[in-house]
Amino acid sequence: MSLRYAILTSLANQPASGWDLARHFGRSIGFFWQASHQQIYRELRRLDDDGLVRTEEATGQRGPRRKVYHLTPEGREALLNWLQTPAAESVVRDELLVKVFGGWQLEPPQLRALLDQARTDHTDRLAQYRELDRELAQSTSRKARFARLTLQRGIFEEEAWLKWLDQAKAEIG
Amino acid sequence: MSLRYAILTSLANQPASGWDLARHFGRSIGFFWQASHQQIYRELRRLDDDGLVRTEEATGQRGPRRKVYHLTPEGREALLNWLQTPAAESVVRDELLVKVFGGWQLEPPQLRALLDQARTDHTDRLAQYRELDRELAQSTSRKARFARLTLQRGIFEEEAWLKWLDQAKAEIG
DNA sequence: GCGAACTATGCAACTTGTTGCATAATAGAG
DNA sequence: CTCTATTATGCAACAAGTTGCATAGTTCGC
Repeated sequence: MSLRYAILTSLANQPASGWDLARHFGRSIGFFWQASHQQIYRELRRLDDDGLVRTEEATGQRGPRRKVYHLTPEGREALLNWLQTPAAESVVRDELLVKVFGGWQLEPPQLRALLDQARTDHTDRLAQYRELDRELAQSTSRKARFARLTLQRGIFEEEAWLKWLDQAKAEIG
Repeated sequence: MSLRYAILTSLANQPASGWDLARHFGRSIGFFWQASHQQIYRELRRLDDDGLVRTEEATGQRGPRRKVYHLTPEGREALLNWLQTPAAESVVRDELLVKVFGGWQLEPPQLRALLDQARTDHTDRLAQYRELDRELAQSTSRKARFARLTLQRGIFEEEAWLKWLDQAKAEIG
């Protein structure tokens, strides 16, 4: 059910179309709750059915017609209720670690290739987080402070990955 | 498709029944690839259909009949092929971070409750990882070395969480 | 011998997430 | 004027994951 609330959270920040949300899920909120545009459009329809959002045809834009969604009072209330309930422990599903767990069956060069690839991925992500953090640092709004707090978590996460990858590489020689 | 290979990885360590695997997915390999017993039984049937595992009725045990699965040569080959392909970047879906992202709508005490809950969860997990690491430290086998390497990742992960949670709590006052 | 706890396997229904494709309006390059 | 890229919404089919329940043998205490 969390996709529903991730969307409501994003719409509480500002009203948006499905397209906008899909882009948003590729950048900010999407760093810790990923969703494809198909998932988003489907969920938006359900949210509309349930009366938690309403839509208006956007006027005076270029490009095809777009539907801009915004929270209804019921939507805002549902979001606030959800925000106050304890968060479920996150489910980890990490392919690399399964491979390392089975790594006793591989030769060192094959292992190194796995770790090097991961190192590139995590270095890129870290750079992306830091870049976005610099942008957000411009703003002093309350919203931006909380966005930066979640970004900081992403930064710690990637730093921890790099630390482990270096140790793992040292250990397998 | 990774559940399939997580199961094969576990069976490469040692043959096991669905029940054994379900327990295993609650402890070691399950720390980074979670699966319920229903998922496991369903996937085992498919693996059998595809000829990657075979089963024998276990003899001379207590409890109801159990089917013990082991890799076929095809299964071992499929696993080795998979191990050598680059790992997909893991998908993050973390409820707590969505809530913190929307945290500008909450009062400090509500935020603190969220973070405190998470702190308890992560402290517990860290203790669990460390405990299991001490157990594994007894063994010097190649398999155990790789298992410990993945555990080390879990330990770094939880340490990073605690570091962030402390910083976040300090920041929201 | 009875009931509770534990071991063990599995079905059915549902929700969530993925993949591939279809459609259409507009802007800009050539 | 046509072709391509971009914006924008959506369907259909499928795969993966969750929830709730059913079944049954074994062990152990009473």
